[in-house]
This record gives sequence, C-alpha cells and structure tokens, in this order.
Amino acid sequence: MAQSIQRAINLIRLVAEHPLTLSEAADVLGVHKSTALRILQTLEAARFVRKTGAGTYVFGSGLIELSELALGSMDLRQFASAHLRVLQRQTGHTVHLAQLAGDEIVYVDKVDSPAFDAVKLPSRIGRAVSIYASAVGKVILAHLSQEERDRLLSHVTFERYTSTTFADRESLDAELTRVAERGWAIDDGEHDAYVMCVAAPIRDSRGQVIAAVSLTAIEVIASLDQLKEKLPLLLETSALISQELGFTPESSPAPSAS
Amino acid sequence: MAQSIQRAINLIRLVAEHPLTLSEAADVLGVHKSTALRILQTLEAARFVRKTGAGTYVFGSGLIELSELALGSMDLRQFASAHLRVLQRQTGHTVHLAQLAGDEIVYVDKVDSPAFDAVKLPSRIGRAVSIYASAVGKVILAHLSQEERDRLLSHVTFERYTSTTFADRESLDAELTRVAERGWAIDDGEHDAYVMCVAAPIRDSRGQVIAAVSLTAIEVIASLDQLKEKLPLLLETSALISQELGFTPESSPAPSAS
DNA sequence: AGCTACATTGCAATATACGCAACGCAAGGA
DNA sequence: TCCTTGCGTTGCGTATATTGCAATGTAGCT
Repeated sequence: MAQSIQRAINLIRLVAEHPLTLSEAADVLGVHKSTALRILQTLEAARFVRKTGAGTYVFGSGLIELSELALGSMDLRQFASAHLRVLQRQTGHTVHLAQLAGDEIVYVDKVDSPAFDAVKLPSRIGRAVSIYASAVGKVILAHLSQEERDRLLSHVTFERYTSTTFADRESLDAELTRVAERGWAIDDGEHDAYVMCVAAPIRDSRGQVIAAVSLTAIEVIASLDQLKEKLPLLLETSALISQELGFTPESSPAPSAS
Repeated sequence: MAQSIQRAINLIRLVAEHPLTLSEAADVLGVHKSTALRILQTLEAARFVRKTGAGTYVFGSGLIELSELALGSMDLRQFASAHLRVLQRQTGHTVHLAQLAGDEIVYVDKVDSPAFDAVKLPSRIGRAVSIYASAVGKVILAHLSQEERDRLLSHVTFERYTSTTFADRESLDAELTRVAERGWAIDDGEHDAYVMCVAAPIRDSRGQVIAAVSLTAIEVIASLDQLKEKLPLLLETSALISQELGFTPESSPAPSAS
C-alpha cells in the first residue's frame, strides 16, 4: 500500500527488538544497503532510531516521547502511579487507569499482579476501551455533563457483546443514573463474559471527572461480590489521586446516598 | 531524504498531539487527500494510528507497545516503579532508573518532583546516558566483569565535558575501582558542570548488576554533600528493588568498607 | 601494508507513490 | 422528496521520488 513506509515500520519493529547493523537491516528487509541506509537516516532524523558508537542502530527516544505526548497529561500518570501500585498490592487484582482522550477512553496505566503465574489481562496501555461496556467507561460517562455524554455517544453503534451488555441508549442511561448516584460503577461481564470490574472516578482541580481507576479480575479468580469488598480501598485510591490533582472534596456536591 | 517516510512521521506527530480527520491531515501535509489516506492506512495497519467511530484518526497503541518492548524488561520497571516514587517523596530530588541495554545505558524511568515550580531536568526516558560521565553509568560499569567493561568501553571516544570528567581510560578505571569498593557512585558535574548525582546499583536474581537508581539535583538546589546525606535512602531503595528481582544479599560478597 | 567488511555517495532507470477526477455516501436544507 | 454539500474512497496515467548498482571512503584485522 505504501511500500517505503511499510519498510520503515518493519525496520522500527526490528530495531525495537534488538540492535541492528545497516547490512543486517538490508538483508532482513530484502533491499539494497543504500535503501536501508536512507530509511534509517530518515528515522534517525526523527529520533525514532539512534546510531550507537558501535555503528548499530537502536531504538530512539523519539518514539517514547511521542507515546508520552499522546498519553497526554503525564501529570495524571505521575500523580497516580504510586497509588495504583499500592492498590494492586492491597487487593492482589489488576489495576487500570483510564482517561478520557478526545472522543474515547484509553488506558494510560496498568499494574498487573507481579506473580509469575498470575493471569495477564489482554488490556494494553494506549488501547481504547469500550465506552459503554466497561466499568471505567460507564463511571466517566456517568459524571459528564449531558452535552458531553451525548457527544461521546453520538458516534457509538451499540453492540450486545454479552447477555449483560447495556446495548441501547435507554438502558445505558438508566445504568448511568445509578452509577452517578452511588459514585462507582461495575462491569458484570458486559464486554467479556468472564471479566469483572469495579471502577471509581478521578476528578481534577475543577471537580471535573477526567479519568477512572478500576480493579479487574476474571471470574475464576474473584467474583464480582469479592471485588466489591475492595470498594473502600478503590474509593480511597481514587480520592487520593483526585487530591493530588488539586481536587478539594468540599468544593463539589457530595454523591447522594442511595 | 525519504519523502513519504518523512510525511508519515509528520502525520504520526500530528496525530499524537490531537485527533485528525483525513482532510485536515492532507491540508497540513500539503498533499492530496488520496495521498494522506494511503499513508494513514499504512500506519493504521501497523496500529500506529487508529480510526475512531467518528472518522478521525487518533494515536494507536502500536507505538506504545513498541516503546514498552524496547524498554525491555517491563518487569524491572513494574517492580521498581513504586520504590522510585517513594524515594522521590523522601528526598524531594529527581529519581532516575537506568538500565544496561545492549552497549548502552538508557533511562527507563524518571520521577520528577511533582511541584510545579520544580526544575525539570532535560533527561528523558529512552535516552542514552554517557557511560563514563554519569553516576549511573559508572556504578553499572564498576560492577561488570572486566570483559564486559572492556566491551562497553571499546567503542567509546572519551570527551572532557567538564573539568571533573574522567576523560581517559586510566583515570576512569581508578574511579571505577573506588566505586566498586564502596558500592555507589557520584557524578560531580562530570557531564554538565552544575548537575550532581549519586547512584546505586540494582542486581537481578543472579547477583548481576543490570541497572541503577540515581538521585539528581542541580547544584543551586542541593550540593553533592547534601545529596550524599540521602545515600542511606538511595541504598535502601536499590536494595529493595534488587530483592523484588529475586536478589538475595547473602549470595554475593559484601562490598568492602573503604 | 594489504585485506576484508562495512558504511556512504552519485547517478541513471523505473518502480512507486502521487495528484487528478470520478464515484459513493451520509447529513442537512429547501 | 430531492438537491446540495462535504466528506472519504477508488482507478488510473504520469512524473517524481526511491531504488539498485557501482565506485568510493573508512576502519578493523591478519
């Protein structure tokens, strides 16, 4: 489709795995050395790769800087990081930090159980999450203004992933009302039947909900009820992160008890 | 130099900052829409960008996954992360985690002071550090085998950045002996005259030094002596991280007191 | 020194990526 | 309802940017 760009992408992939000399690069791509050189020089100018003293090409910092730029508010990650790790230890479950970015909700951090035999969830930093079939999505959606909510949902085509999915606007709105009232959301296998979550919102200094923390477990490991037992810890974590972002609880209406 | 690749890189940069429609992308690049489309499709196939429901292109997870792949042992970062953040709080100084990657030493994590008025150091995750003119470089070098040390230094061309730089192999070797004896290294403005560091080694389960933690401050903020006062905290941190990696202290010879 | 293996440059050929124009499609207004 | 407008998408001929070659430069090794 775009040969030279494809070659450049392949080269980046190779370099990310393992340092490469020019000749190796040319061999692997199946092109002449001069061709490989020109691609690498272009990538080098963008700092996507870097030339070492030994003459090999290695991964450059440009890509990492881009990732951080795209994940946006590094502030949020920096502030949240330590708290997420504490929460992981306290609960033993996988912790996610998701953020509203443009029209989507994207994972910006993830803390797995460090145990080697632990189940690694397929979620990945940088990936978008379903906005209506996830605990983080629902808890963020529930705390946005009506206009914002409409905007985010206007392009969505609802899909019933499992029997518990809220697959139409009416039932979703009813669920979001419940979520807004109690201040946290669950995911009862709404996207993947065996994946359970609880999520709590994170607010910035203006009191706006801009992100969410969640605890995730597959049902064999922990039932939804078992996850809910960790709610106090989860809510404490989200409150601490909000505080770090400059949020002062008294400046906003308290969630009504339901 | 490689026009289409350059255009692709520009597009990635734009998309990382802010979602883009096809027409906008074409306008900004100054090319026809069909050209922009083909570039975006290629990038999309590599998951470097992703198409949202609304038809805009946004940053894809492919780049982030690449970054994580390249930063290698996510294990180290996961294990170290919480400890680095604690150390930052305890000391108030910038904390770096640097790792031996191939022939070079690369920053894999960094924790700045969260204060808004704090000086942000120009170091960046993913960037290579001078191997002989940095505290992390020296402390890693000092604990490698002679062959490894020779290999890493064989391609180096020494440069006297400041008056304190160890700019030749003999004086560097003498310094490395001192570092190995006491188990930690300093950087007395050896690369940038006003930047001070102390660094301690991190060992994996085999007892091999594979990384280092450091505390950094510019001289106006803290003198080298003030940094040294934090040494107990630094050494505690590096010991804790090493333990998490499976290192058992008794299995290795204790550093001799100097 | 001479050899080998590598990176780099200049240049001509052509494959490749480009712009154009036509098409498809959806949203909004008359 | 139909027309208009603005978007993304496809096919195609052309020209330009990219390629491979061959020659040159450079460094490490015997």
